[in-house]
Amino acid sequence: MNMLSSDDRLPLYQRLRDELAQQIANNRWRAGEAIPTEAALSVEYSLSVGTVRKAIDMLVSERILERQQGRGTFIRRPQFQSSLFRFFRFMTPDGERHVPESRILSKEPLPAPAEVAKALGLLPADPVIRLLRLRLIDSVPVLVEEIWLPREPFKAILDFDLNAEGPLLYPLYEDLCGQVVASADETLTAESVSEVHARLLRVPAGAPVVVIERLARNYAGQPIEWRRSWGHASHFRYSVEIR
Amino acid sequence: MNMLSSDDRLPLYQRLRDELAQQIANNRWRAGEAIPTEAALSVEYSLSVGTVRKAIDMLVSERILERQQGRGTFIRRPQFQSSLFRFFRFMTPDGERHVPESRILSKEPLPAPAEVAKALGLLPADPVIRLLRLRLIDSVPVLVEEIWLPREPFKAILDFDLNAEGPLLYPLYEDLCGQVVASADETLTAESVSEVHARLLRVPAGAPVVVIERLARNYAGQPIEWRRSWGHASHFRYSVEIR
DNA sequence: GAGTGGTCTAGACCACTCA
DNA sequence: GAGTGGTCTAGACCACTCA
Repeated sequence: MNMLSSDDRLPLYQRLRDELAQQIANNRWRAGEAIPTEAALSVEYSLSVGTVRKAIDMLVSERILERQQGRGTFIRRPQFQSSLFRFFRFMTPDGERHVPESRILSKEPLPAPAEVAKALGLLPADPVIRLLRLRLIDSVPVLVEEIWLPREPFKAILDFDLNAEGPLLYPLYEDLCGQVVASADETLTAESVSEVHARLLRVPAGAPVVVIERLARNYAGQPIEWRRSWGHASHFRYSVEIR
Repeated sequence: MNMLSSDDRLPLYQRLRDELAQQIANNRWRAGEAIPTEAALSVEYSLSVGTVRKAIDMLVSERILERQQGRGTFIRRPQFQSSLFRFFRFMTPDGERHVPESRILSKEPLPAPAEVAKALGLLPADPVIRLLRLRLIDSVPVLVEEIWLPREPFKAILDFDLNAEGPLLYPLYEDLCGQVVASADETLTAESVSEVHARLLRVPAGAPVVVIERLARNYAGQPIEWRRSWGHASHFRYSVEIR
């Protein structure tokens, strides 16, 4: 039997949700692992199963947990690749979707510019790492990415040949640096392409490009990566439903 | 006491949700009105209150209903104005948000072009109405809108001076034509401004503009308006959270 | 104070998974 | 067949609204 610590004016299901979220952030379970069964949690916290279910329902709708009937309730492994596809439609002539190839153009340790420091919650000139990266489909450039990482937790990246790996960085962050991306905020804008990006993307000067700023966070909500991506507007399509 | 009609292999809360959604689409209650209490529904359909609550929970999370503790559960009145602000930040110098003014530039009965017919679920050349509209803030144009309506349900609009009214069309659709917009799908893209729009928006030739296509539907899910809006990219900013 | 939705319990039975 | 989440019930009590 266990106690719920948080504010006792809150409903029990809310307090249990907060307690579980805290334990998830503290890595009590790893991504893909099952949390205890509803029955076990109801004994552990002396709550009815209905109340436990309601707490879990909240975490499921927040996409932190995932239920599988007959098997258990699991820590959700975020699927960031699909999010990229929400914004950019990278289609090959045969109409299939591919993860774009990745080519790291540069990798440097730098002092954080003011804007980067602010996004990552650092002080200006704190040590960071900057990656410049090109994404291609069938060797045609579709996206330029500028990626900023706090240097200390990610220093293993400096001694590693990123181009030897697959196109996805987040699995690498996890394997190489123990940093797990759990959520992200993205902001979309559009602008005219800059000279540098026009050359890299092979688009005419002044062409419209879409800009995506992404701040990625770990389970504790701390920023661990800030990236800005530019892609030609013709590759871009985003849909929402409004109620 | 009442019977649930739909597929009896579905859970009861799901069938009640479908039954209530159907009645809402059929205008059993008007926007802003209360549906029967949970206790009344549980008697009417011979279900426990818990099951009724779960059906209502679904409709609340779909933003069709709205709960107010101590008062009742109400048909939600959609707030489309706020959705426009999600995409475009129209800020006056004092930093406040305003509903942009509206100037109807033209209003014509036309046969539906193929693309419009397809979006509205009509046949090509079926009768429609086309509005061209400019949105302004402090008399500065910020958005051009092309609006297509099926002619029959909206014919009252043809004899009405739209510029005599406020900047919002949806309340007008309701008052004048009995057409209620309940939801919408929006698609965002970006492109270089066309010659016509450059003049209307007073932006340089080739400037990047964001394009929003919106298909608006009534409670039964039938398309009742298709519109396309163009705005200068510098007014555009859209944020999402990814889990 | 009557009526509403909100929280919480205890427990029955069902559907699915996996050895 | 043991163990998991999924559905459903009946009912107690609380918090809020409104005349």
